Order: sequence, then C-alpha cells, then structure tokens
Amino acid sequence: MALFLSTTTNKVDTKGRVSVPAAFRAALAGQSFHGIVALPSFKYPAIQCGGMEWMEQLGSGVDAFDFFSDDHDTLTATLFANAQQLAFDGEGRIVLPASLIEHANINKTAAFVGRGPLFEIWQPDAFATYQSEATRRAAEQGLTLRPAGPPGGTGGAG
Amino acid sequence: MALFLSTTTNKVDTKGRVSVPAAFRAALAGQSFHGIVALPSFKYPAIQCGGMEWMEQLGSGVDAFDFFSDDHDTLTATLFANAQQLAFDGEGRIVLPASLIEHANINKTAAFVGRGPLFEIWQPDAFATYQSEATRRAAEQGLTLRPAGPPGGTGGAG
DNA sequence: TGACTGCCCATGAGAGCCCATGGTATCCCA
DNA sequence: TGGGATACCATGGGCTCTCATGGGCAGTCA
Repeated sequence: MALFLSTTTNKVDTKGRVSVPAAFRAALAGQSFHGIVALPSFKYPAIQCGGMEWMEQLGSGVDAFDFFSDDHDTLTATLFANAQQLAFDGEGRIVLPASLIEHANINKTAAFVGRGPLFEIWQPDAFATYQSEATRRAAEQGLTLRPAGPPGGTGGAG
Repeated sequence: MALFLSTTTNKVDTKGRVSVPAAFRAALAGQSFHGIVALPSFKYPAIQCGGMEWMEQLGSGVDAFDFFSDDHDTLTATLFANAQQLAFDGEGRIVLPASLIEHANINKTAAFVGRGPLFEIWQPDAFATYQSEATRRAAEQGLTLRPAGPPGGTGGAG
C-alpha cells in the first residue's frame, strides 16, 4: 500500500501542469495506471488523490447490481463521476483540470499534503489556515493517536 | 473490469452521433463487441451503459432470481428487452436511438458520467441537478467509504 | 426511388510527449 | 573535511498527434 508523507509546495505553470513530488510518485510506482486519481473533497476546498489501487479499493463494494440501491447512487455519483484520472507526463507532472483548480482555488502554486494512504492538493494559504486550525483543535481536545487501535473511531488524522 | 471515471460533455451532431470519451473507449478495449450496450434507467432520465462484459455480468446476476418469479420477469423485461447494442464508428462515435434520446431528454449535448463499472448518458442540465442533490445528500449523511477490507476510520473521501 | 445507416476524409483545438535548463542535494576523491 | 563533479528534481517551452467535430458519399433496405 502506498504511503504518502510530508508536505511539498510546487508551482503550477501556464499550462496548468504541476510536478507531483518525487516521493509521492515513488509511492505509486508499480500500479497499473501511471498517474493519480483525483476527486474534490466535499468537506473542504481540497483535492483528494491516490493511486488507481486506492480508487479500486474505494469502489470495491460496488458490484454490477448495486445501481438498484439509492445509497450507491449517491456514492457513485459523488465518487466516480467527480473522479479524474490524471496521468503523469514524462517528467512526473499532472495537468489539473479546470474544475478541480476551481474547487481548490488553486492559482500559481499547489501544496501536496501527505495523508498516509492518500494525499491532498491544496491552495497553500488555505492549507496553512486549515492546518493551524486543526492543530489548535487537536491541542484543545488533547487528541491522541492510538497505534493499531480498533477501527471505527473518529480516526487519527484530522 | 472496466472502470469509468469522471464526467465529459460532448456534442450530438445533426445525425444524432456522439463521441464516446476516449477514456471510456479505452476502458472497453479488448471486449468482444466494439461498442457499448445501452439501456434506459428506470430510476431517472438517463441511459445506463457498459461493455458487453457488463451486460453478461448483469445476465449472470439475473440467474440468481427464480426464473418463474415476477422479479425475474420484471428484470428481464426491463434490462434485456430495452437494451441496445450501439457500435462505434471509425471515430469512436455512437448513434443514439430515438427512444433513448427521448427517455433522457437529450438535445444538443450529452454528458457521459462515469459510475465505476458502468457509465451513464444524461442531458447535462438534468445531471447537474441530480449531481448537486447527490453531493448534498452525501455531505449530509456524512457518507463514508468503507472499502471491503482495511479499517478506514472516517474513510477516504471526505 | 428515397431515406437512412455505415464508412470515409478533413480540420481545429487541445492534450500529451520530448527536449532543454537551472538549482540543489549527494557522493566521491583528494 | 572541503571542494568538485554528478545525478536528480522541478520548471519551461515547443512540437506532434490524438480527439472531438463536421460533412460527404456509397450501400442497403423498405
């Protein structure tokens, strides 16, 4: 499983291209699709990304007959319909589609934020704000991480 | 298994032809029938599509129902009787039959919406409405993605 | 014979591919 | 330990080729 760590800010050129950090690319090496899958977060102005395996895992519960279910309607409409396959060019860059650029208010630079099994792309200032807010909340709540703890809690990353 | 992602809007020309997005065609490459299978959705004004393998999978799902039951009648009547094979022309276009055009209220443009193992064709405005509603529902329900195996906590997309 | 379907070609825009470059971190050797 | 060389990475620009789109023509069926 790919693991994404640390934060890197890269430039977006006039064509809308951004270099995906080499460490992130390395984490994705060996997957069937040479690139990333990106979808807009509906909680905050960020783009959530992972490899094709991540996407397949997200969709693994959806089999051919699930389109009879309302929940899966909602899920696939928000998940697959908004997802974009962004292939790497020869230099390991991707082109951010206009819809995602707009969603994340990205302008000249983009911050790549590691989140473990996935990573996010943010407008750097927006991320800084979000980050300091999250840090403050964590301190307030005395949030701790329970290693290998039982799943189902509010999760570690916040 | 083919995986259909993202949404693309293409024009319908005067002959009723539409280009199937190249990414969708690529996902269907290698299947026995060079084209798509399309059937009207009975839940909303859209056309549900997939490759021949998808149709075969639907068929095997129908087997699970009792052959003499009403469910079976309903399903076969709905799925197979209304299904249409639409072959690609040399440029990867299909011609939408009048019955499907009418069902989806398609006029000058058609939105191709990825839904994972299948995709749908919508009248773009109708889909926008449906989409925003689905997004709202997903956010409201705090719908989380729990892929089959690993503990996700709050899941991937959020 | 007429209408329609399927096949072919042309074209503009845009995406993707290739090459070049500067900076930085690392490695090797003295 | 310090300096030079090298390799990798982020960045920029130009070019090619694919894709979406439009129209024409021939074959087929009613």
